[in-house]
Amino acid sequence: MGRSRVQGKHAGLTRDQVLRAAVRLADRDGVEALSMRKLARELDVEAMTLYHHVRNKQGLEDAIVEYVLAESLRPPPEPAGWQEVVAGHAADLHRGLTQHPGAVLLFATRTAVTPRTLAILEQSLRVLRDAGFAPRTALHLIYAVAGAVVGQHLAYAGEQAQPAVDAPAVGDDHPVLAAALADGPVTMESRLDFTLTTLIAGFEALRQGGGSR
Amino acid sequence: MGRSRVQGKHAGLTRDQVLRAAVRLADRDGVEALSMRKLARELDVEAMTLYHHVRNKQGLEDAIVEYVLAESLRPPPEPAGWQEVVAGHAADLHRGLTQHPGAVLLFATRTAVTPRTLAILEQSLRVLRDAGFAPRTALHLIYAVAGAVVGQHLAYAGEQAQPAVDAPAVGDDHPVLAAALADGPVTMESRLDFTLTTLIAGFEALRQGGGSR
DNA sequence: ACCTGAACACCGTTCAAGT
DNA sequence: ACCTGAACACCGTTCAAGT
Repeated sequence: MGRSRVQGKHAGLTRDQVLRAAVRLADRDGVEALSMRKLARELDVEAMTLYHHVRNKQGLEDAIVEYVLAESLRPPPEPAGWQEVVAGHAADLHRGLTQHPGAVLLFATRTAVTPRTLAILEQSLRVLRDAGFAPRTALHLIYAVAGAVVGQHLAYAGEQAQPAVDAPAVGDDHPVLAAALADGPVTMESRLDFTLTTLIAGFEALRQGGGSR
Repeated sequence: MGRSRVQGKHAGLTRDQVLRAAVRLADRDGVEALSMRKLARELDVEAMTLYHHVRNKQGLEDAIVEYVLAESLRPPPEPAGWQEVVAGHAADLHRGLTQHPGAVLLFATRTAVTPRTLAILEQSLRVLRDAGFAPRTALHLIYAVAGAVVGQHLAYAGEQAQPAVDAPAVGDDHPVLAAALADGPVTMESRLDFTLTTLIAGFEALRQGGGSR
């Protein structure tokens, strides 16, 4: 706290400082609590100062997504099997969203298309094509995996605020549901794991059915 | 729009009218434009009046989700194969979100656990269990499908506001990506279709691998 | 170049008051 | 019982002004 500064002098504020503070604030208090004014207060600066580093709030949110994505995404290892690439992508994204829960909702509502993400996407697509998938199928596959990871994080975030479906809430009228929950509530980790395993098994079946090599 | 009414008399406003107007407003102008004050104006009523029908804005949003879900979800046909149940659920949800784009973001952030949704969930789980899936696997499956549908709608909504990844944006540095997009941009429909097909293929593989019958 | 302060048009929600 | 109006504590953003 408390970057000391003479009134009316340069704060020496950089865009990177703004973004880091924004991510920290969103992670700590939730995205819905992220406001230009609160962020400014955090940085010991007037709200309007932020507009010098960011076009507007939209732009701030876009930048947060790029920031977290850049921090999370790693190029696929070379050489890699396609399952590794897919699972690796999912793991990267999962780790990023786990470390930055404040970014989850932002990830869900915008796509960060930057040179870096395009380059990583291209590399991943190449591996998948070499494994026998048609380029378009490979792209679909990446979308499906990304969607699954973000989707499960969103659902998880929703359940934090709201009671989830668990055994006590279910009662005796729903025996199969009760049986499903007998071993405890279904966690995000297990749901994500299940979805990814299932997707990869499905991909495999489709590839054998008829990829374009 | 003028529901005419004498000042200070009963407006005769019902909760159902409030919800219908809220859904209409969110679908027309987007969720981010949905405010208590604007909704009140739409209903020719003072903002505070709404608090008589709804606890607060959170409560309004919860009610919207329940409303749209109730309108969309149908019980699975009996008798039905498990693929039908899964695809049917996805189709119901997809139709509901297509008709009510204003509800997409709300669906992503909360889970509407009502007697009706629990009952439909139980019916679906029963079909899946009878098809050879363990109850917990069946629940995972439903979650995965719901997540996929909501996820693709979210991504689609994001792309409406923001340029998607398409061929012109990609250029020559990304040949595989360019090839993937050569037949036009990847639509939400095709992504959703791909994800569901893949999930079902994966489920099938898992069932044969070792369900608990 | 970088930062500020007042101002504008909004929010959700409380509370006491009206009919 | 149902609805209102003023008030409070917030928003994002523009604009002219300060150093």
